[in-house]
Amino acid sequence: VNLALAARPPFNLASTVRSHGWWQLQPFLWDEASGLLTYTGRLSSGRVLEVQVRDAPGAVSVHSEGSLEPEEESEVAGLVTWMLSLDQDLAPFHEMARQEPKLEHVVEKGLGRILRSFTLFEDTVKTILTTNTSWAGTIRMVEALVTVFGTPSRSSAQCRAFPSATDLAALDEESLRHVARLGYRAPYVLSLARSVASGELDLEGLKAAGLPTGELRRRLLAIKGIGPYAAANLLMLLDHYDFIPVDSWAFKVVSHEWYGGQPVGATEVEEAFARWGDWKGLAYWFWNWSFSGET
DNA sequence: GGTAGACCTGGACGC
DNA sequence: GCGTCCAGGTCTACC
Repeated sequence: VNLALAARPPFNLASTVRSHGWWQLQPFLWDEASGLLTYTGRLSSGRVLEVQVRDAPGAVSVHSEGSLEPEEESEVAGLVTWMLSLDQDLAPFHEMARQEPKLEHVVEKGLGRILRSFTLFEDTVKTILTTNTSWAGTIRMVEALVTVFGTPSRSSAQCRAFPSATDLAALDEESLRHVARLGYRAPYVLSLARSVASGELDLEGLKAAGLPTGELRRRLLAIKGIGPYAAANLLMLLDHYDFIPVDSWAFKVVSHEWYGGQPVGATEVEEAFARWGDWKGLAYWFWNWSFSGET
């Protein structure tokens, strides 16, 4: 099946995909040279399919092998729209960014969208797997989850969807700890999967709940393994930008940008972007740092 | 309300 | 090879 989905301009697939590290995590596959994004995801029917997305004028084109029922087709459209924030209005952010030399490239390249998975469950697990580890560690853990416990698509056995909450809920802690090598994060992921699978926690419902940031943050922080950094990261994925995902890298760059390399804390990071108000997170995320973060 | 120490893994380093 | 140390957020227990 082939679909054309309208994207609110300015939209650029490469900019959206490369907005953060998610494109390096399975089941995303990004081919920079050809500008092709491949993602393997699951529909509500349980059917797993591989979607291929390319830039098209004012839109993206979506291709998937085989035919789809009309309701499946509209589900795919909705999920890809969510994944790429196709309908997001970036005008207010770009308006502010235009006044700031350190954000000039944001307007030029049409930045501001942040790549997300089909489900908030997948993004929440991935976020837990970014905490207290190296990026290589995150890639390894996600790869293990998808390869060992993911569901293969019908068209290609190599393409697997990220395991669903139900898939993970059925596992034991030992498998997650020692097979997927999640270490001490295993019980966090397991308890999250179980509360989502049982219906006790309606994670997907948060996408469109229209809750104020404070309430959303309170609910995210209630999840074991989600602290201030992870909650802010997920809030960004939910289009709430009034918290900064402060990690050790944030301390480094803010320290070099404004404090001459002197150690800084979370307060200084928040203060540095306070003037951006509701767009704080995006201003931080896309800031053109003079310090690369390398030592 | 703030904080020390534990948690787990892989990579860097010294022997 | 092999052992030791370290980086990376969050939780729990304790002030």
